Amino acid sequence: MSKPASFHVATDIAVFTIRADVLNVLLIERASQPFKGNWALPGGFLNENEGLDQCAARELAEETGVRGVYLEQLGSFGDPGRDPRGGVVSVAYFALVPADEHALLASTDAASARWFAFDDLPKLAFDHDKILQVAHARLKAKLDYSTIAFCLLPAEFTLSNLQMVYEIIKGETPDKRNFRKWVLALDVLEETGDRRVEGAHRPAMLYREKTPGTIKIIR
Amino acid sequence: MSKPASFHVATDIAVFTIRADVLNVLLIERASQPFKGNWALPGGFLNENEGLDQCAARELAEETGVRGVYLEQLGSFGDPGRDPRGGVVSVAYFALVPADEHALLASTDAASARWFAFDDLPKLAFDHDKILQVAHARLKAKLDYSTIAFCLLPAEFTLSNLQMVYEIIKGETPDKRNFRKWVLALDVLEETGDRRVEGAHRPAMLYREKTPGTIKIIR
DNA sequence: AATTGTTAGTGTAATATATACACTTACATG
DNA sequence: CATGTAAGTGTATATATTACACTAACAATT
Repeated sequence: MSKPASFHVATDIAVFTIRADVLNVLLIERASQPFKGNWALPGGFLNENEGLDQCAARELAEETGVRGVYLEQLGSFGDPGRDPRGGVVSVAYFALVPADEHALLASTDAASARWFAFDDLPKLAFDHDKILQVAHARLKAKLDYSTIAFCLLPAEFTLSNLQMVYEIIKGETPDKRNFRKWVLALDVLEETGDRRVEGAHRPAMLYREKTPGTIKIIR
Repeated sequence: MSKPASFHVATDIAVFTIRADVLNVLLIERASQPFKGNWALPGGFLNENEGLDQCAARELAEETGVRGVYLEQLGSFGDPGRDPRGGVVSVAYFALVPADEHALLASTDAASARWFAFDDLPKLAFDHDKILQVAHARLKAKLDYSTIAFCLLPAEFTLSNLQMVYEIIKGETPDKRNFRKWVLALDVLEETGDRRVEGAHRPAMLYREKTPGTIKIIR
């Protein structure tokens, strides 16, 4: 057994939010080679004495100003040639930003960060398009077997807001009454008591999670 | 941005099979430091110009002689301190060996490989106990939403064999008639036409997968 | 040849879950 | 006060899941 090869380990984060009723992904414009000037997932190299989750959270904050959001490991990508420099293994994450927090803070590095509609992405650096497809599939699947959708909404929201999240991500329109029955039967929401007047129509009741930030696995 | 840190990347594989109606895990005795003499998951370092899946398959074959089995990426583990040498990120895999193929081939390195009952494991090197718990949870969950159980059985098997796999891994005893109804409704099995005489009782019909090796996601 | 022990194999009724479907309510606007 | 818009609500049907007990086919024993 000869000496093991050395690698750089990166984390790359597929960051989703919902803006103007469209699924959006946060990308940054690369400032240096390789793929200089191309759009890419936010991310960066793992430091000595740093955990993977920690690295993902740090890079996300540094590059985009986004912090305190839902973050989950997606999988690792290590095909030789995925980075033209070679020797880079990427641990991919996916993150969900609430719809009321997608304003991009002007963190030092964040100048080059921008939201893109998931359906209208530019050409991406590295294998980031592949990572995004995997992330999207995971997000779609998790809507059905977890309460992850709340991570895309403000602390208080209407059931119509929630249904919209499902419609946007899954691309299908559930029956309104059945959807509401299903959600309320999960027993994770409570009425705030307030109502939101949003236009020339009946105001909607506001709900919040009974235990905010708790992801429940369903079924 | 300073120069990124360098790491060694390892793959570690949680290999499951069923032996004598008990869930077993394949471990190797470490021949060198750190954790020399301890039991550990098979695995090893990623080579230059090698993909992660490729590395896992290669290490598994080299260290245990096991090849051609179901292999799936589980997740990555990179806590600082998980390896006392530091600077090692592990990409964990899980593998399933059919019950008729668990004889350990005498590959050069495989001398130190042994099956252990999952319920009676020795103390493990690194964070391999943690990896095994994650792998076990994934296996258990996947029984319910995929046809992965067939990967633990020979090409031809009885419905009782199959039910036993579920009982062993999930630790619960489904009703025989309901289980058979459920399995057959998946429409992935066909009768071989043969029957297996196994003792002083009625012989059992043999089944095989309609499309062997195809994992179907259920639901 | 008959008896015993053992696992394979089978159906139906009850309950729970999921689906389909249409009208009334409460507001803002003109 | 008439109009337009999205919020909010219930019931009937279909589908899926669960509970449950006996007969069939063999080997081994007498």
